[in-house]
Amino acid sequence: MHIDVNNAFLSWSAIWLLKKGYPIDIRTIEAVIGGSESMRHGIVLAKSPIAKKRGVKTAETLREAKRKCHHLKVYPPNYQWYRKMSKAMFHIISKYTPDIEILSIDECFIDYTQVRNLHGDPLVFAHHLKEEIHEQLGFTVNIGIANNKLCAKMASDFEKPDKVHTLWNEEIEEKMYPLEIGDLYGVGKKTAAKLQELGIHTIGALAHADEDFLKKYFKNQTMPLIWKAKGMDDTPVVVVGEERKGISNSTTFAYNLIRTDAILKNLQALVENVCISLRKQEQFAYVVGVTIRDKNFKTYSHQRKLVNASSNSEEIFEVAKELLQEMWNEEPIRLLGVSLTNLTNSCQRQLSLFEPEEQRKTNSELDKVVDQLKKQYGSTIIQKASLVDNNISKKYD
DNA sequence: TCTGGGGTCCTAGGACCC
DNA sequence: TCTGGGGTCCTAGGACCC
Repeated sequence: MHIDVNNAFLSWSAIWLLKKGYPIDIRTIEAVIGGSESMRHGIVLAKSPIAKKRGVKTAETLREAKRKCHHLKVYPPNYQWYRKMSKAMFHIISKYTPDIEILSIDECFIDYTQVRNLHGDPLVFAHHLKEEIHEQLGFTVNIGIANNKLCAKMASDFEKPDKVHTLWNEEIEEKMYPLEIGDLYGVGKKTAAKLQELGIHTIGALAHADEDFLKKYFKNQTMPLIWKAKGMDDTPVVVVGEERKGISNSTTFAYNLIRTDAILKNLQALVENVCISLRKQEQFAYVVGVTIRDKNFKTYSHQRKLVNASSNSEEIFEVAKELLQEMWNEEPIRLLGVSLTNLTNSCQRQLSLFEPEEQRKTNSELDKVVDQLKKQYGSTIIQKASLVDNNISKKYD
Protein backbone atom coordinates (compact mmCIF):
# COMPACT_ATOMS: atom_id res chain seq x y z
CA MET A 1 0.00 0.00 0.00
CA HIS A 2 1.05 3.56 -0.67
CA ILE A 3 -0.30 6.21 1.68
CA ASP A 4 -0.17 9.81 0.51
CA VAL A 5 -1.43 12.95 2.24
CA ASN A 6 -3.77 15.06 0.09
CA ASN A 7 -2.26 18.52 -0.53
CA ALA A 8 0.01 17.91 2.46
CA PHE A 9 1.45 21.36 3.17
CA LEU A 10 -1.83 23.10 2.49
CA SER A 11 -3.92 20.69 4.58
CA TRP A 12 -1.47 20.85 7.43
CA SER A 13 -1.33 24.64 7.38
CA ALA A 14 -5.14 24.73 7.27
CA ILE A 15 -5.27 22.68 10.47
CA TRP A 16 -2.69 24.88 12.13
CA LEU A 17 -4.47 28.08 11.16
CA LEU A 18 -7.84 26.77 12.41
CA LYS A 19 -6.19 25.79 15.67
CA LYS A 20 -4.93 29.35 16.02
CA GLY A 21 -8.45 30.68 15.55
CA TYR A 22 -8.16 31.60 11.86
CA PRO A 23 -11.75 32.04 10.63
CA ILE A 24 -11.50 30.13 7.34
CA ASP A 25 -10.39 26.70 6.26
CA ILE A 26 -7.88 27.46 3.51
CA ARG A 27 -8.62 24.07 1.96
CA THR A 28 -11.95 25.50 0.82
CA ILE A 29 -10.69 28.68 -0.91
CA GLU A 30 -8.31 29.66 -3.70
CA ALA A 31 -5.10 29.25 -1.71
CA VAL A 32 -1.53 28.07 -1.96
CA ILE A 33 1.42 27.57 0.32
CA GLY A 34 4.28 29.57 -1.11
CA GLY A 35 7.64 31.11 -0.31
CA SER A 36 8.35 34.79 0.10
CA GLU A 37 8.63 36.62 -3.20
CA SER A 38 10.76 39.40 -1.79
CA MET A 39 13.22 36.75 -0.63
CA ARG A 40 13.07 35.28 -4.17
CA HIS A 41 11.55 32.07 -2.84
CA GLY A 42 8.34 32.74 -4.70
CA ILE A 43 7.09 29.39 -5.89
CA VAL A 44 3.99 27.28 -5.20
CA LEU A 45 4.68 24.52 -2.66
CA ALA A 46 1.10 23.24 -2.40
CA LYS A 47 -2.29 24.26 -3.74
CA SER A 48 -5.91 23.96 -2.68
CA PRO A 49 -8.31 21.95 -4.86
CA ILE A 50 -9.95 25.14 -6.17
CA ALA A 51 -6.58 26.67 -7.04
CA LYS A 52 -5.78 23.44 -8.84
CA LYS A 53 -9.01 23.72 -10.79
CA ARG A 54 -7.91 27.18 -11.95
CA GLY A 55 -4.75 25.60 -13.35
CA VAL A 56 -2.29 26.40 -10.57
CA LYS A 57 0.63 23.96 -10.60
CA THR A 58 3.06 22.99 -7.89
CA ALA A 59 6.52 24.58 -8.30
CA GLU A 60 5.40 27.32 -10.65
CA THR A 61 6.07 30.92 -9.71
CA LEU A 62 3.59 32.70 -7.48
CA ARG A 63 3.34 35.40 -10.10
CA GLU A 64 2.14 32.85 -12.63
CA ALA A 65 -0.26 31.31 -10.11
CA LYS A 66 -1.74 34.71 -9.30
CA ARG A 67 -2.22 35.38 -12.99
CA LYS A 68 -4.30 32.21 -13.29
CA CYS A 69 -6.12 32.70 -10.05
CA HIS A 70 -7.13 36.26 -9.37
CA HIS A 71 -8.22 35.86 -5.74
CA LEU A 72 -5.33 33.63 -4.75
CA LYS A 73 -4.30 33.74 -1.11
CA VAL A 74 -0.71 32.83 -0.31
CA TYR A 75 0.34 31.38 3.04
CA PRO A 76 3.89 30.72 4.21
CA PRO A 77 5.10 27.19 4.96
CA ASN A 78 5.48 26.02 8.56
CA TYR A 79 7.98 23.16 8.41
CA GLN A 80 8.09 22.55 12.14
CA TRP A 81 4.38 21.92 12.20
CA TYR A 82 4.57 19.77 9.05
CA ARG A 83 7.12 17.55 10.71
CA LYS A 84 4.84 17.13 13.71
CA MET A 85 1.88 16.13 11.55
CA SER A 86 4.08 13.81 9.54
CA LYS A 87 5.41 12.05 12.62
CA ALA A 88 1.93 11.71 14.05
CA MET A 89 0.69 10.06 10.86
CA PHE A 90 3.59 7.62 10.60
CA HIS A 91 3.05 6.79 14.26
CA ILE A 92 -0.53 5.75 13.56
CA ILE A 93 0.51 3.66 10.56
CA SER A 94 3.32 2.01 12.52
CA LYS A 95 0.78 0.58 14.94
CA TYR A 96 -0.29 -1.81 12.20
CA THR A 97 3.03 -2.88 10.74
CA PRO A 98 6.74 -2.34 11.24
CA ASP A 99 7.26 -2.76 7.48
CA ILE A 100 6.99 0.92 6.63
CA GLU A 101 9.11 2.72 4.07
CA ILE A 102 8.98 6.47 4.51
CA LEU A 103 9.40 8.09 1.09
CA SER A 104 9.07 11.72 2.06
CA ILE A 105 7.47 13.93 4.68
CA ASP A 106 3.97 13.05 3.50
CA GLU A 107 4.02 9.56 2.00
CA CYS A 108 5.05 6.01 2.73
CA PHE A 109 4.75 2.41 1.59
CA ILE A 110 3.70 -0.43 3.83
CA ASP A 111 4.08 -4.14 3.08
CA TYR A 112 0.61 -5.42 3.89
CA THR A 113 1.35 -9.00 2.85
CA GLN A 114 3.13 -9.57 6.13
CA VAL A 115 0.19 -8.52 8.29
CA ARG A 116 -2.76 -9.50 6.16
CA ASN A 117 -3.68 -12.39 8.42
CA LEU A 118 -3.67 -10.00 11.34
CA HIS A 119 -5.69 -7.14 9.87
CA GLY A 120 -7.82 -8.81 7.20
CA ASP A 121 -9.01 -7.67 3.81
CA PRO A 122 -6.71 -4.93 2.46
CA LEU A 123 -9.50 -2.72 1.14
CA VAL A 124 -11.38 -2.80 4.40
CA PHE A 125 -8.18 -2.09 6.29
CA ALA A 126 -7.20 0.81 4.03
CA HIS A 127 -10.57 2.48 4.53
CA HIS A 128 -10.26 2.04 8.25
CA LEU A 129 -6.73 3.48 8.30
CA LYS A 130 -7.77 6.44 6.17
CA GLU A 131 -10.64 7.20 8.56
CA GLU A 132 -8.46 6.83 11.63
CA ILE A 133 -5.93 9.33 10.28
CA HIS A 134 -8.75 11.71 9.39
CA GLU A 135 -10.44 11.45 12.78
CA GLN A 136 -7.29 11.71 14.85
CA LEU A 137 -5.34 14.27 12.88
CA GLY A 138 -7.91 16.13 10.79
CA PHE A 139 -6.54 15.63 7.28
CA THR A 140 -7.28 13.21 4.47
CA VAL A 141 -5.06 10.74 2.64
CA ASN A 142 -5.22 8.65 -0.48
CA ILE A 143 -4.27 4.99 -0.27
CA GLY A 144 -3.21 2.88 -3.24
CA ILE A 145 -3.24 -0.91 -3.04
CA ALA A 146 -1.46 -3.15 -5.51
CA ASN A 147 0.84 -6.11 -6.04
CA ASN A 148 3.94 -3.93 -5.97
CA LYS A 149 5.17 -0.50 -4.91
CA LEU A 150 5.05 1.10 -8.34
CA CYS A 151 1.40 0.23 -8.89
CA ALA A 152 0.46 1.18 -5.34
CA LYS A 153 2.06 4.57 -5.91
CA MET A 154 0.21 4.99 -9.22
CA ALA A 155 -3.07 3.95 -7.57
CA SER A 156 -2.83 6.46 -4.73
CA ASP A 157 -2.56 9.14 -7.41
CA PHE A 158 -5.85 8.28 -9.12
CA GLU A 159 -8.87 10.22 -7.92
CA LYS A 160 -8.35 12.56 -4.97
CA PRO A 161 -8.95 13.38 -2.20
CA ASP A 162 -9.84 10.93 0.57
CA LYS A 163 -9.93 7.84 -1.63
CA VAL A 164 -8.75 4.23 -1.64
CA HIS A 165 -7.85 2.72 -5.03
CA THR A 166 -6.58 -0.64 -6.14
CA LEU A 167 -4.34 -1.35 -9.11
CA TRP A 168 -4.04 -5.11 -9.14
CA ASN A 169 -2.06 -6.71 -11.94
CA GLU A 170 -5.23 -7.60 -13.81
CA GLU A 171 -6.40 -3.97 -13.66
CA ILE A 172 -3.28 -2.44 -15.19
CA GLU A 173 -4.53 -2.39 -18.78
CA GLU A 174 -7.83 -0.84 -17.85
CA LYS A 175 -6.68 1.67 -15.22
CA MET A 176 -3.10 2.57 -16.11
CA TYR A 177 -2.58 2.13 -19.84
CA PRO A 178 -4.90 5.03 -20.83
CA LEU A 179 -2.96 7.54 -18.66
CA GLU A 180 -0.65 10.13 -20.17
CA ILE A 181 2.96 9.11 -20.37
CA GLY A 182 4.00 11.88 -17.99
CA ASP A 183 1.80 10.39 -15.28
CA LEU A 184 4.07 7.37 -15.01
CA TYR A 185 6.15 7.51 -11.85
CA GLY A 186 9.76 8.11 -12.85
CA VAL A 187 8.93 9.73 -16.17
CA GLY A 188 9.57 13.43 -15.80
CA LYS A 189 9.34 16.37 -18.15
CA LYS A 190 12.36 15.52 -20.28
CA THR A 191 11.61 11.86 -20.79
CA ALA A 192 7.92 12.58 -21.41
CA ALA A 193 8.81 15.11 -24.11
CA LYS A 194 11.21 12.67 -25.77
CA LEU A 195 8.60 9.91 -25.76
CA GLN A 196 5.90 12.23 -27.12
CA GLU A 197 8.18 13.16 -29.97
CA LEU A 198 8.49 9.49 -30.79
CA GLY A 199 4.72 9.24 -30.89
CA ILE A 200 4.32 7.59 -27.52
CA HIS A 201 1.65 9.49 -25.62
CA THR A 202 0.19 6.98 -23.16
CA ILE A 203 1.55 4.49 -20.67
CA GLY A 204 -0.01 1.71 -22.72
CA ALA A 205 1.82 2.88 -25.82
CA LEU A 206 5.10 2.69 -23.94
CA ALA A 207 4.25 -0.76 -22.63
CA HIS A 208 3.75 -1.97 -26.20
CA ALA A 209 6.56 0.04 -27.80
CA ASP A 210 9.26 -1.62 -29.86
CA GLU A 211 12.28 -2.24 -27.62
CA ASP A 212 14.93 -2.01 -30.32
CA PHE A 213 13.46 1.23 -31.60
CA LEU A 214 13.47 2.80 -28.12
CA LYS A 215 16.97 1.59 -27.34
CA LYS A 216 18.32 4.01 -29.92
CA TYR A 217 17.06 6.86 -27.79
CA PHE A 218 17.05 5.57 -24.23
CA LYS A 219 19.89 3.03 -24.19
CA ASN A 220 20.18 1.32 -20.82
CA GLN A 221 17.09 3.11 -19.55
CA THR A 222 14.86 1.46 -22.13
CA MET A 223 13.94 -1.75 -20.35
CA PRO A 224 13.33 -0.15 -16.94
CA LEU A 225 11.03 2.32 -18.71
CA ILE A 226 9.05 -0.41 -20.45
CA TRP A 227 8.85 -2.49 -17.29
CA LYS A 228 7.45 0.48 -15.40
CA ALA A 229 4.88 1.08 -18.12
CA LYS A 230 3.79 -2.54 -17.76
CA GLY A 231 3.47 -2.04 -14.02
CA MET A 232 6.37 -4.35 -13.25
CA ASP A 233 8.39 -3.68 -10.11
CA ASP A 234 10.04 -6.11 -7.73
CA THR A 235 11.66 -3.71 -5.30
CA PRO A 236 10.85 -4.59 -1.71
CA VAL A 237 9.47 -2.32 0.98
CA VAL A 238 12.61 -1.22 2.78
CA VAL A 239 12.37 0.14 6.28
CA VAL A 240 14.33 3.32 5.84
CA GLY A 241 16.44 4.12 8.84
CA GLU A 242 17.32 7.57 10.00
CA GLU A 243 20.60 7.45 8.15
CA ARG A 244 20.73 9.40 4.96
CA LYS A 245 23.01 8.98 1.95
CA GLY A 246 23.91 12.63 2.00
CA ILE A 247 23.24 15.93 3.71
CA SER A 248 22.95 19.26 1.99
CA ASN A 249 21.99 22.82 2.72
CA SER A 250 21.54 25.53 0.15
CA THR A 251 20.03 28.95 0.01
CA THR A 252 18.83 31.40 -2.61
CA PHE A 253 19.76 34.89 -1.57
CA ALA A 254 17.33 37.77 -1.58
CA TYR A 255 19.95 39.62 -3.65
CA ASN A 256 22.73 38.26 -5.82
CA LEU A 257 26.00 38.26 -3.93
CA ILE A 258 29.12 39.64 -5.48
CA ARG A 259 31.41 40.43 -2.54
CA THR A 260 33.84 37.67 -1.61
CA ASP A 261 33.55 38.29 2.11
CA ALA A 262 29.75 38.00 2.04
CA ILE A 263 29.94 34.84 -0.04
CA LEU A 264 32.50 33.21 2.23
CA LYS A 265 30.50 34.07 5.32
CA ASN A 266 27.44 32.40 3.83
CA LEU A 267 29.50 29.44 2.73
CA GLN A 268 30.75 29.04 6.27
CA ALA A 269 27.24 29.19 7.68
CA LEU A 270 26.10 26.46 5.27
CA VAL A 271 29.09 24.32 6.20
CA GLU A 272 28.26 24.78 9.88
CA ASN A 273 24.69 23.62 9.29
CA VAL A 274 25.55 20.47 7.37
CA CYS A 275 28.37 19.58 9.78
CA ILE A 276 26.11 19.92 12.79
CA SER A 277 23.54 17.62 11.13
CA LEU A 278 26.28 15.16 10.29
CA ARG A 279 27.66 15.10 13.81
CA LYS A 280 24.15 14.77 15.21
CA GLN A 281 23.84 11.45 13.44
CA GLU A 282 27.40 10.58 14.40
CA GLN A 283 28.68 10.21 10.88
CA PHE A 284 31.58 11.40 8.76
CA ALA A 285 31.68 12.43 5.12
CA TYR A 286 34.17 11.45 2.45
CA VAL A 287 32.94 13.87 -0.18
CA VAL A 288 32.38 17.60 0.10
CA GLY A 289 30.47 19.44 -2.63
CA VAL A 290 29.75 23.09 -3.33
CA THR A 291 27.07 24.34 -5.71
CA ILE A 292 26.56 27.84 -7.04
CA ARG A 293 23.86 29.26 -9.25
CA ASP A 294 24.63 32.49 -11.02
CA LYS A 295 22.38 35.39 -11.89
CA ASN A 296 21.48 33.70 -15.18
CA PHE A 297 20.30 30.60 -13.31
CA LYS A 298 23.20 28.55 -14.56
CA THR A 299 24.27 26.03 -11.94
CA TYR A 300 27.79 24.80 -11.31
CA SER A 301 29.03 22.26 -8.83
CA HIS A 302 32.38 20.91 -7.75
CA GLN A 303 33.06 18.13 -5.33
CA ARG A 304 36.11 16.55 -3.79
CA LYS A 305 36.81 13.27 -2.09
CA LEU A 306 38.76 13.55 1.13
CA VAL A 307 41.55 11.19 2.13
CA ASN A 308 39.88 10.92 5.53
CA ALA A 309 36.18 11.16 6.22
CA SER A 310 35.45 14.17 8.38
CA SER A 311 32.72 15.92 10.32
CA ASN A 312 34.89 18.80 11.38
CA SER A 313 33.53 22.22 10.48
CA GLU A 314 36.91 23.91 10.02
CA GLU A 315 38.33 21.12 7.91
CA ILE A 316 35.29 20.96 5.66
CA PHE A 317 35.11 24.72 5.34
CA GLU A 318 38.69 24.78 4.06
CA VAL A 319 37.78 22.29 1.32
CA ALA A 320 34.56 24.14 0.53
CA LYS A 321 36.48 27.38 0.10
CA GLU A 322 38.85 25.74 -2.37
CA LEU A 323 35.97 24.24 -4.33
CA LEU A 324 34.24 27.59 -4.51
CA GLN A 325 37.38 29.38 -5.58
CA GLU A 326 38.17 26.93 -8.36
CA MET A 327 34.78 27.30 -10.04
CA TRP A 328 33.59 30.80 -9.24
CA ASN A 329 34.04 33.12 -12.17
CA GLU A 330 33.14 36.28 -10.23
CA GLU A 331 29.62 36.31 -11.62
CA PRO A 332 27.01 37.47 -9.10
CA ILE A 333 25.76 34.48 -7.09
CA ARG A 334 22.07 33.74 -6.68
CA LEU A 335 22.33 30.45 -4.79
CA LEU A 336 25.00 28.81 -2.73
CA GLY A 337 24.90 25.23 -1.49
CA VAL A 338 27.06 22.74 0.41
CA SER A 339 26.64 18.98 0.37
CA LEU A 340 28.24 16.11 2.24
CA THR A 341 28.03 12.63 0.67
CA ASN A 342 29.64 9.21 0.86
CA LEU A 343 28.89 9.09 4.55
CA THR A 344 30.40 6.59 6.92
CA ASN A 345 29.92 5.68 10.56
CA SER A 346 33.53 5.23 11.48
CA CYS A 347 36.42 7.59 11.07
CA GLN A 348 39.57 5.63 10.71
CA ARG A 349 42.27 8.08 9.83
CA GLN A 350 45.30 7.80 7.72
CA LEU A 351 47.75 9.78 9.82
CA SER A 352 49.34 12.49 7.80
CA LEU A 353 53.01 13.27 7.85
CA PHE A 354 52.26 16.90 7.38
CA GLU A 355 48.97 17.63 9.12
CA PRO A 356 49.45 18.52 12.76
CA GLU A 357 47.50 15.86 14.63
CA GLU A 358 47.10 18.05 17.71
CA GLN A 359 45.27 20.72 15.77
CA ARG A 360 42.86 18.13 14.41
CA LYS A 361 42.04 16.83 17.85
CA THR A 362 41.52 20.34 19.16
CA ASN A 363 39.12 21.09 16.31
CA SER A 364 37.02 18.03 16.91
CA GLU A 365 36.93 18.66 20.67
CA LEU A 366 35.78 22.17 19.93
CA ASP A 367 33.00 20.83 17.69
CA LYS A 368 31.86 18.54 20.50
CA VAL A 369 31.67 21.34 23.03
CA VAL A 370 29.79 23.61 20.62
CA ASP A 371 27.33 20.82 19.74
CA GLN A 372 26.72 20.09 23.40
CA LEU A 373 26.09 23.74 24.23
CA LYS A 374 23.64 24.04 21.36
CA LYS A 375 21.86 20.90 22.42
CA GLN A 376 21.54 22.08 25.98
CA TYR A 377 20.74 25.75 25.53
CA GLY A 378 19.41 26.02 21.99
CA SER A 379 21.08 26.56 18.66
CA THR A 380 21.52 30.30 19.12
CA ILE A 381 23.53 30.05 22.34
CA ILE A 382 26.91 30.06 20.61
CA GLN A 383 28.19 30.74 17.15
CA LYS A 384 31.28 31.73 15.28
CA ALA A 385 31.99 35.43 15.58
CA SER A 386 32.35 35.58 11.83
CA LEU A 387 28.79 34.32 11.46
CA VAL A 388 27.09 36.83 13.73
CA ASP A 389 24.23 38.35 11.72
CA ASN A 390 24.53 35.72 9.02
CA ASN A 391 21.32 35.39 7.12
CA ILE A 392 21.17 31.63 6.91
CA SER A 393 19.03 30.36 9.73
CA LYS A 394 18.47 26.70 10.37
CA LYS A 395 15.04 25.93 9.18
CA TYR A 396 14.94 22.40 10.49
CA ASP A 397 16.26 22.84 13.98
C1' DT B 1 9.24 40.51 -7.56
C1' DC B 2 10.39 34.66 -12.47
C1' DT B 3 12.26 30.45 -11.47
C1' DG B 4 12.91 26.66 -3.30
C1' DG B 5 15.21 23.14 -0.92
C1' DG B 6 16.35 18.42 0.28
C1' DG B 7 17.09 14.31 -1.52
C1' DT B 8 18.43 9.72 -4.72
C1' DC B 9 20.18 7.68 -8.66
C1' DC B 10 22.40 7.52 -13.15
C1' DT B 11 25.65 8.62 -17.02
C1' DA B 12 29.66 9.93 -19.41
C1' DG B 13 34.29 10.98 -19.61
C1' DG B 14 38.92 11.06 -17.82
C1' DA B 15 42.80 9.28 -15.00
C1' DC B 16 44.98 5.46 -13.80
C1' DC B 17 46.34 0.55 -13.45
C1' DC B 18 47.85 -3.98 -15.29
C1' DT C 1 51.50 0.21 -41.24
C1' DC C 2 51.24 4.31 -33.69
C1' DT C 3 47.93 4.09 -30.47
C1' DG C 4 44.22 -3.07 -26.96
C1' DG C 5 41.18 -4.37 -23.43
C1' DG C 6 39.40 -4.79 -18.95
C1' DG C 7 38.83 -2.79 -14.79
C1' DT C 8 38.25 0.83 -10.81
C1' DC C 9 37.77 5.31 -9.05
C1' DC C 10 36.64 10.09 -9.37
C1' DT C 11 34.05 14.11 -10.97
C1' DA C 12 30.44 17.11 -13.28
C1' DG C 13 26.09 17.33 -14.63
C1' DG C 14 21.41 15.93 -15.21
C1' DA C 15 16.80 13.59 -14.40
C1' DC C 16 13.56 12.86 -11.23
C1' DC C 17 10.96 12.87 -6.83
C1' DC C 18 8.22 15.49 -3.12
